[in-house]
Amino acid sequence: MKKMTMTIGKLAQRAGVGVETIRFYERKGLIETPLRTASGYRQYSEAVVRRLQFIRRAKELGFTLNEIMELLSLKTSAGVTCASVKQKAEKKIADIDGKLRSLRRMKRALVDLTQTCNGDSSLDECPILNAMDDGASLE
Amino acid sequence: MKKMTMTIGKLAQRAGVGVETIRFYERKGLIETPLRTASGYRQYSEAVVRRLQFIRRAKELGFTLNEIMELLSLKTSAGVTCASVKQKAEKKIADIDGKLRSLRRMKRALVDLTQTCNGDSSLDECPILNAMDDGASLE
DNA sequence: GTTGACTCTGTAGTAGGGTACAGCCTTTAG
DNA sequence: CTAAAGGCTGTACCCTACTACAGAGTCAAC
Repeated sequence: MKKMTMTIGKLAQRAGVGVETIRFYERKGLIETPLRTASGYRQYSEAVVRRLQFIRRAKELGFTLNEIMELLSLKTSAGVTCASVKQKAEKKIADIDGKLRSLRRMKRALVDLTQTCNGDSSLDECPILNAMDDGASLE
Repeated sequence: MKKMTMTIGKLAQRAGVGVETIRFYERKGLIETPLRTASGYRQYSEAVVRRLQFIRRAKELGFTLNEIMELLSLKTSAGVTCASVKQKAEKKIADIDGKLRSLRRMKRALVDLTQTCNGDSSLDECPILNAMDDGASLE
């Protein structure tokens, strides 16, 4: 029966997020509205620490808050299998692949430009600026 | 002496951007404030078409509008060499490398998770949700 | 000379993910 | 008992890069 509760400040500290962030997540529906003390202070259990850590890790994996909300709602829906979670993760992998492709394309173009630039030219002859002035589009 | 001018709509069409975007760029200082007709219409020269295309290409290379503003101000600063442009491009390449590393890390973690998931488990045993619940941080 | 397409200014909204007060109330330490 | 630290609500603001009006004036075609 050690059902200890903590205030929002302690929760913030335990979960490694800011106090305002917790209230923001509550408004967004990412964490349930907590019980209050007689004076109106929010009371949190250990479970909320874990939920905030879940949110943090999912963010590190590249999920947006909306996507995290979907993952959380899956957890509490009856009759949903692990497959729907896997499907979301796979979609996320595809998103990441898209971003990777785009960044690699940018990098290749920039590397090409810096390699043709000796750094000594006057600005008029700067191959980087000239390429952006009239070079072909990346598309 | 064929110094033709065009209205903002024509410029938008020529440069492949929206009319509102041009006014937005003007407020931001990315393009100079244009001359006006007697009735207050903005008048643009060909040079502005090229400047807008420069902005578009620099955006494709991953520069933000603030960074583009710096590039443009370099162009008009006296005594600045091509080296400072090259330096900015190299910094941008380093930024991109950072993003690539982070995305690859995310992807690796997600791929690992989806591979340990058969898709048939009940949600309680879902390896993806469990990993986010109590798995190690990505850091 | 009227219609319709443009243009003008200024303000507000979008998404995403928070952060920062102001002005008040409660709790805790000394 | 008092003062500091922490909590409450509500609203406004940050960034990025636009986009979308409203309401008014202007230009070109027929």
